[in-house]
Formats: sequence, structure tokens, C-alpha cells
Amino acid sequence: MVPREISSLISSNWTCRGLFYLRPNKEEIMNSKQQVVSALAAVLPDTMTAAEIEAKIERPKSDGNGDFAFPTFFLAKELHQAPQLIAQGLLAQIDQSNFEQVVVAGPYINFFLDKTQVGATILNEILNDPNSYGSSDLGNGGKVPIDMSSPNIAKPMSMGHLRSTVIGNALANILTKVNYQPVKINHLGDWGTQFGKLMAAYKMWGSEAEVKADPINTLQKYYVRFHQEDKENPALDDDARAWFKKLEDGDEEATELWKWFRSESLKLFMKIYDLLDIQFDSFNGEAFYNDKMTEVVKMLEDKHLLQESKGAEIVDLDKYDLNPALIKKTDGATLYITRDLAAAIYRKRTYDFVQSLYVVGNEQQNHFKQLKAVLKELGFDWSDDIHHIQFGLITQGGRKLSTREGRVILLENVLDDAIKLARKQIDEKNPELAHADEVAKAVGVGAVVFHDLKNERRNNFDFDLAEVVRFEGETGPYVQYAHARAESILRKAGQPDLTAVDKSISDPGVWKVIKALGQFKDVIQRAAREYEPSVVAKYAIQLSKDFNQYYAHSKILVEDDEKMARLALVQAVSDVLKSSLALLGVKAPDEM
RNA sequence: GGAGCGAUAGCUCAGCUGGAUAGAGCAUUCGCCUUCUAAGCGAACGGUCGUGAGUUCGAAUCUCACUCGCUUCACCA
Repeated sequence: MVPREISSLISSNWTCRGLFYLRPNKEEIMNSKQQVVSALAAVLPDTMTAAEIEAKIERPKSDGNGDFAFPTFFLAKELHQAPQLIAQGLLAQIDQSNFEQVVVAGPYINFFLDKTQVGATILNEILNDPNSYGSSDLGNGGKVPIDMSSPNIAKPMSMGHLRSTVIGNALANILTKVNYQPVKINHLGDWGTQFGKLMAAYKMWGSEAEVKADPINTLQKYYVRFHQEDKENPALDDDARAWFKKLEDGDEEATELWKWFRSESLKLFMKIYDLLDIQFDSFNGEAFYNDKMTEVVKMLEDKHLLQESKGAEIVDLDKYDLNPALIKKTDGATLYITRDLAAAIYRKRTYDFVQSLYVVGNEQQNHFKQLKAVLKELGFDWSDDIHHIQFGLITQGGRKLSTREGRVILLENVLDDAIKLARKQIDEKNPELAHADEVAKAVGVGAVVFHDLKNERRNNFDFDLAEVVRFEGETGPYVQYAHARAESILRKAGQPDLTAVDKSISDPGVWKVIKALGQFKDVIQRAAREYEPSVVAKYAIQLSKDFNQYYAHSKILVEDDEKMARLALVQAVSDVLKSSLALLGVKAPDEM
């Protein structure tokens, strides 16, 4: 059998990986999986390309079956042999010199990597440059605006906004790590008919003093009352519409009220963003686009896309199998989608983005389909680069939360509760801890943020405070704790310089940890491809578990030849856990 | 009715391109701190992977139908 060249893989610079084209670098070609590919390529029939072989290689679920496995079922037909016999036949020919061992288990060929050598390579890579470990170049520096958080003025920020905020923030971090340039945009809900309602309510029942004393709660109270009363008295809605029209036309009283409501609200939002340690590149909300909508309407007119229907102006989207997009209401006022059209065009012009993301709940998917369809009708090909990063609904007791009905979970309360609980735990478990308040904040907030990110973002979840602020099991604090333990060991060891030490470890108990460390880059790339922070969160839990397991069964600080190598492992775990948490927007205190 | 998402252990969820006995956490029961932080480690218990067909050497994973749940379907955002 003629050994098959794998040069095709090496010389072709581009490898297709899902949505992205990725130029493999040197170490990637030399990585462990490629060693398996080339070992197999040398003994398999010429008809199989290296890429086909690579696609068949799998990672065994149980570690008794090695690090990589190659099933032979699919060769049975071609070779007219039982898979078991094929496996044995191939094994006899395989060059095993690069592996600890290669064995046959039924129809599988299982490859065991050289643990000491692979381990030392990975640890060196991490310690040489911990900050860039796991990064890669998928994005070529392309700009990616991320529409995120976007709370509504005069309403309290709820758990729903937390989702958008922390998912958007984590995606920004993850995309940065694969060399995109995210632009975090807080598309504030500072425009729209709810301001008409709010103004109408304020004029009827409001007082300046009451608002000043407790802005958001008071405004919220007016809003809820408005909705209660307009059920009986629909005329109130006309009043609200009139007020919003005044605002849109630049009426002085309306504008003053709007500015006031907005600035009071923003002050309170900033407190929460500070607590989460999240910064934005832009606060251009809906109002920002107010003067940019006549152009959009004109574009639609020029392309003859606008139709009149029941007194309103619409774009028909029948051919997209969508309901019509309502651009202007009967009274001439614009709508949500009109502003989003203006925003999308503005972002393309301003950032020349390669992708444009909107981290918005899944209940708005119809809206984003319409948005993309209208942009497409306008002839903008980049409509395809817009992605609605939808996430699941948060319910309570199985019911949807509703601001209008005054059923909200206040984010501020949740965060406060979590911090208090963390503080209580510190007092019980580590009363001597310095900076206890700061650590309590990191742990409490970390628990809430991590809880929000650890599950697939499309899943709905029912809010349960006890679950959100849980510190045991698969939680943010669990990961933080593993990191703090690692740091504690390094402190006890006197923080030695580990970059140059021999990192060969013979203890087989470290292998799971090493393997997990080696997967960091793949994990980040998958998270970026799928816009899915939970991939990173799950990885952080897995690495923490592997490390805790090792920690519980082996003593690290014992004087022997491999002590420094073990410390290098601990340092690497600490670095990667800290990076993982940082990607999620969670802090990693050195002690807790 | 159209569109979308979902259904895996008592609860909350993993399960990557179909593959070797379906995995965690929580809860329950029981072990482990004179040794690097017990926010930890270990063990036990727990499953007709919604139902029924199909494709395949092989299906929790792919296809179709059905059942149930949630979201959404123009003058809110």
C-alpha cells in the first residue's frame, strides 16, 4: 500500500470549518490529532483523503479507550472484511513511534498519546504567554457591532436585560479572542410610544417631587397605572399617542420631560453596569436615529417598496413569507422597525462591519426577519451579515414577566441578595479574608452572571433565586474556588518563576487536566462560531472538576523532582480558569 | 391556521460533525478535614432519550408524521 501524502492538507492554506475559513498555523498541523491522521493515512487505501480520515477520528467518551479513536465500520464493505479484522490489520502496519500505545478494541483503533511529552508541550505554551493562550485569528480584525443590553428608559432593568447584557459582553470578549473587533452598542429604549404613555400618565397623576425622590420606581408606577386604567378607558391611548407625536415633532415641554426621564434612568443603569464591570462603546439608543428616518423612508419610496394599507405605510414581505413591515403608523409616527432600519444602515456606514449582532430575546425573531428582509429589498447584500442572537425567555412560576403588568424581577435586588449571601459564606468559611467585601461582590455577581451563561442561550428558564445564587455544584463560585485554590498553592510555593522548568509529569492523574487545558482554543472557536458563551462556561466547569479531582487525590507541594512541573500545571490551570472566567465577564479572586 | 423553538434521571440541564456500557449538577442516603482553602472529593440511588415509522453496519443525534409545551403572526418595543 502506497503511503498517502498528507501534503495536500499542509499546502492548501485554507481549511473549511463551519462558517469560517481558518488558516492553520504550524503547531496546529503538528498537533496530536494530526499525528493520528498521518499515522492512519500511511496505511489506509489511497481513496481516503487526509480530511476524510480526520473527519472519522473521534474522541472516546471513556478515557480507557485512549485519546483518539478510529472506527473501521465504514471500511467493511470496500474491503470485504469484518471491522474487527480490518482494525487488527491496520494496527499491524501503523507506525506507533509517536504514541504511548496504539491498541485495537473490537472495531476501533485506539490511540494513546505520549502523556509526558504532550503535557510538557501544552504547559510550556500556556506559561510562555498566558494572555494569548487560546487565541486565534478567525476574524482578521473585522468589526462586529453588538446590539446589547438595551434597557428601556423609565423602566427598571430586569433579569431579561441581564441576559442580553452578559451574553453580549461575553460574545464581545470571545470574538476579541479570535480577532474580531466588537463594538458594544447599548441601544437604549429611549424612544417610542411608551414615552407618550409615560408623559400622559405624569401629566395626569405625577408630581416632580415624587419622581425626584425615587425616579425609576415612580415612573414605573405611573406606567403600570396607565395600563390598568386604559383597559377601562381606551381614550387614554389617544392621549398617549398625541404626546409621543409631540415629542417626535420636537415640542418643548415633551422634550424636556423626555430628557429628564432619560438622564435619571441612565444614572441608575450605570450603577448596575459598574457592578457588572461592563463598558459600552456607544449609548446611541433609538432616539439617536430620530433624524435619520426620513432618509430611510425616502430610500423605500425611491425603490417603490412603500405601500399604503389601512392608512399606514408598509413594505410587503409576502415573498419572504412574512407579514408586512409597518413603517409608518396612520398618524405618521414611525415604529420600532423604522428606527432599526436606520440603525442598521448607520452601523454599516460607520463601522463597515463584517457581521452585525443583535442580542435580543427570541420573542423578537419575527422583527429581525422583517428587518433583514426589508434591507434585502433595499438591495443591501450585507443584510446576510446581520445575526439575531436570540435567547430564551425568563419566566417566573411558568409565566412570562411583564413590565406592563408590573411583574418584574429587579436585577438590582438579585445582585444585592447574591452579594450578601457571598459575604455571609465568607464570614463562615474564611473570616480572616482580606478585602472580604470586594470578594463577596466578585463571587455574588459572578454566581448570577455565570448562572445566566452556563446553559445554551436559547433555553428558557424559570427564575428561582435560590438556584441563581447557589454556590455549590456547577456554578461560577465553583470555578472561582478552583482558581483560588490553585493560587493558594502558588502563594505557598513562593510564586516561583516556572517558565523555564522541565514540565514533564509522570503522574497519570494529571492527564485529564492536561487534556482539558489543551482544548481551550477549540472551545473558544466553537463558542465564537455558534455565538454561544455556554460552551466556555461548560469548559470552565469541566476544567475545574478535573483540577479539583487531581487536587483531592494528589499532593502537589511535596519535595521531589517533579514539584516544579506540578506547580507549572497549577499555574497553567489558574491562568486558563482566569481567562475562561474573564471571557464570560466573571472575576477570579485569588482568595475566597 | 402559518412561522420558530423545545421535549433526555424526581428537579435543572450536557451529549460537538450519526458510533463502543446515555453523562453532570441539585435533591436523597452514606463515607472523607492532625497534611496545599470541605464553596471540595468519593460512593450509592435514579433513564421505554415525548410517540410511531423510516434511512444506516449503527440513531438521543438525520428524515417524515403525530402528541404536548412555550414564543410570535401590522398601527407596542
